[in-house]
Amino acid sequence: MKKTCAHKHSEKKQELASLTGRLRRESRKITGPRAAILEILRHHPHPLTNKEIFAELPKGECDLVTIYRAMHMLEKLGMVKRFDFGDGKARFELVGEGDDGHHHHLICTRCANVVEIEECFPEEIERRIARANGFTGVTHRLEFFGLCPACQK
Amino acid sequence: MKKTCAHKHSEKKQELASLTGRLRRESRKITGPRAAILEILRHHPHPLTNKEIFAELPKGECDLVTIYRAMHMLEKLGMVKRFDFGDGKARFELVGEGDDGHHHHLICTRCANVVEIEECFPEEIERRIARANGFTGVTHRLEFFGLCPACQK
DNA sequence: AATCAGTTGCAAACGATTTGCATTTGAAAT
DNA sequence: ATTTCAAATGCAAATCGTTTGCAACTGATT
Repeated sequence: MKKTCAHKHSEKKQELASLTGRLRRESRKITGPRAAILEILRHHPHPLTNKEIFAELPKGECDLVTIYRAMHMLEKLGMVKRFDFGDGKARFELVGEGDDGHHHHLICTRCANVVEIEECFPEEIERRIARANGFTGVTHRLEFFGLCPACQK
Repeated sequence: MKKTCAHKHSEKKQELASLTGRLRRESRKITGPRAAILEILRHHPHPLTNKEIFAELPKGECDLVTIYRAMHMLEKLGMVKRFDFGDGKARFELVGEGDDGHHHHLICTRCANVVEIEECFPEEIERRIARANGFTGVTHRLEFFGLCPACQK
């Protein structure tokens, strides 16, 4: 869990004040549940499912439904990014201001261990694909799967 | 085994006999529902959801549940490949013998139009990612999204 | 034609997510 | 500090895709 990298994912711990400020600017209320949720996201380096967030919350702090609604709102405001690891559960990660949060993961298919990946699909190939098919505004969803070191024995 | 056409996705219409042969070899029964399902997949160039297959089937030909079970079985036999467009529904495409079916799609976010893509994530980058993190057996899930020509106006 | 594992239909169960609605609550206005 | 009201929450119930239990059925081999 120790990360000593100087990459863009290392400065993920945004100030809580910055987060609530973003909410306020959009005339969203800073409620107990929301503060608690942001606090949890702030301290997690990898995408979390709604249930995982719920589990981290002090019991009774808020309803699961409230988390679903909060994540929708945060996603619409661009404060969290939704990821799909293909297991039927949405996962969310906090996104820095100005950042669009676009990046990928390497997931262990045995233990679900997650690694954030710097690499991305080559832009010029994506452009070629878009042009070749007449599409505009093309992006991609990309995740890697494999066996992590600990699960290989 | 070699194809006359250079476009790999164009020779998707496998002989029904070849398909039933694969089933027989695995001591699976060729039933009415299965033949009908294969027949539908055979004539579709893009991944279909279970419901879409169900809808194409003559009414009462078979139960939705039977399709779910058939797709599981076909997937285990490697006869179909499962795709995930991120909308919470599994999609399946027939896979040619010997092929692993690995490829990607470009999907219109407005009309859901689908285009099969030849390009793939560069192998050497994937290898680098695997090595850098000590993972083995690394693959990826990759889909592109954008606005198709017809939806841009 | 008999046999039996593999299949199917139907109902019910499930897990993730969404929605309706009455109640509560931030935070702006007074 | 009190009022005020749109925004937010909790709880129950609904949806949606998918899975499972089980009794009845059927294709393929004997």
